Amino acid sequence: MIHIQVVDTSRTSPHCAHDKRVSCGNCRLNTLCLPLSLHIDDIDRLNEIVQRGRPLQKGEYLYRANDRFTSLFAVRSGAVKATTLSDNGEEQVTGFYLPGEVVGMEGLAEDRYTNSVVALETASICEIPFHSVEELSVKIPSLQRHIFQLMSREITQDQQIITLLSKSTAEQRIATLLLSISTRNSRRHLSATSFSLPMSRTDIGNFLGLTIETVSRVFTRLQKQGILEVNRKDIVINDLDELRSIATGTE
Amino acid sequence: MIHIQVVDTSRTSPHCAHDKRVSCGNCRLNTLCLPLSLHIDDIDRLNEIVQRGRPLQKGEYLYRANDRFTSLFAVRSGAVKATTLSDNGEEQVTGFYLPGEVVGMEGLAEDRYTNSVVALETASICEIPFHSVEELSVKIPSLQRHIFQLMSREITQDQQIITLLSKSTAEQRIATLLLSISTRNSRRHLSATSFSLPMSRTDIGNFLGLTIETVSRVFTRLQKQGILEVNRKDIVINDLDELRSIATGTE
DNA sequence: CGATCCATTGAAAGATGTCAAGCGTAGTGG
DNA sequence: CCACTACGCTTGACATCTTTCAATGGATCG
Repeated sequence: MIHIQVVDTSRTSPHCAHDKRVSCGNCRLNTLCLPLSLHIDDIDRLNEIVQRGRPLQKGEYLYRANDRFTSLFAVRSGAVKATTLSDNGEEQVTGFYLPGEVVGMEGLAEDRYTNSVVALETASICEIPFHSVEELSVKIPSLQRHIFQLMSREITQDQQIITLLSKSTAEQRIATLLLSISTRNSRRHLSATSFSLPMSRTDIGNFLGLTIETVSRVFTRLQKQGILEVNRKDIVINDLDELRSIATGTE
Repeated sequence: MIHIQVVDTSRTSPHCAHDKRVSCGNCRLNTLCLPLSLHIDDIDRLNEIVQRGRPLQKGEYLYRANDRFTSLFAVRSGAVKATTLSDNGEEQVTGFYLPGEVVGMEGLAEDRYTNSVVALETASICEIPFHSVEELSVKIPSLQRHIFQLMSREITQDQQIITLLSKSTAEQRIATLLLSISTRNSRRHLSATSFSLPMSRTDIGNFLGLTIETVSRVFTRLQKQGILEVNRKDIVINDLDELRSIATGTE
């Protein structure tokens, strides 16, 4: 949906995607944040409402549960995880967010965030104040629709996770997560078969409703079958098709 | 968020909540559909865009997965369930919707519904075409915010379900579901401790990621502990506090 | 080099699933 | 009106998967 850039006026060369001065208009990720195309002037207007992005170090919080809701955040580089507290006070990872993806939408309902979002590695973030989105949405109907769609997509994704947790074995869950990361990488024109996991085994287990021991054992098993190569956080998928059939349970 | 009434001009007495001619303005459920209050004229405008509601019989579909997205639907009476297909083709119940609650928001993302929604018992539904919502949202900023909040609420609820499925035992899941229904009933000024479940054991198990045998055993166990009385679909909660501590795992 | 954190591995226990049988209620047809 | 059937629900015995507990290995950092 909205992709907001960190704008640093102290630098030059505005057309390099890595440059902090890059605008939403020439950001490499804008097809992800803005799945439907806006007019050039609308993108410029978006640019204007973007607040200064702040690079987060690993472990730093973007926001915490119960903080007042102010903004949506687009991940520009790095990765973050969202967590919420369960009834008994345990932490539950509700999602991992990679470059081009947007967090914070859960905060609207009660005007406070229900999740905490923390950097899994150094991450630069584009922040867009929601009141600006609301104002701009009234002027740009297609932007309003983008926001609706962005939230709707979050709903469908959460429902897919519900299905995953409700129906699947440990192997299916992990295969599905790996495929999800693989797909999201290839959308960003990165390798679909070779990548580094930004999250720990603990995070994976927490997210997938498994213990870290089970996560570890599944990785080992998939490696012994020759489907994966696992070296700490580095993953190489040797047999994408086989991983898919494990994920769907079609064996 | 939006509560839309079935309008039947052939009848009279517009102020009775059971009457089909009742308007959004005097519907008993409007504090649920419209969590924030709109101005009187805005509510009238809402009324105008509402399309004729259709009463569904048990087993009838409101819409099916892959149908083109057109509308949001508010449940006025009865109950429906939403289901989606998992990767391997199995059905997954993603939610139960009671009077005052809204379904269909997941359809926006891809302009097609990803869920199917079917009546669990005779249900009357208020339908609001989404293009009308979009147009009206531009004129009524608070309506735009209502829709955003409604979708955000669906996100937080789905994330709570994720937490439930990821972390909880069979007893916790069922206790939580019962408490959820209890709470939603009391919001509608119905009994929080004595009600009839609209869904089958199969649906409960499917939703909670359990087999029907496990669901049945948990009901039996809770009954033997004196916390519940279970008679097919009829539930009486004898010890709400104890049920709460089971749900949270605080025992 | 030692301490610490994260990950892996093994053995045993526990929870839920599977398979199978039986029960009750509701609906159907004689 | 009764018997029969079908369906949903319950219950038991056993199998399976994941967790729990415990120990070890390896990498990173001071």
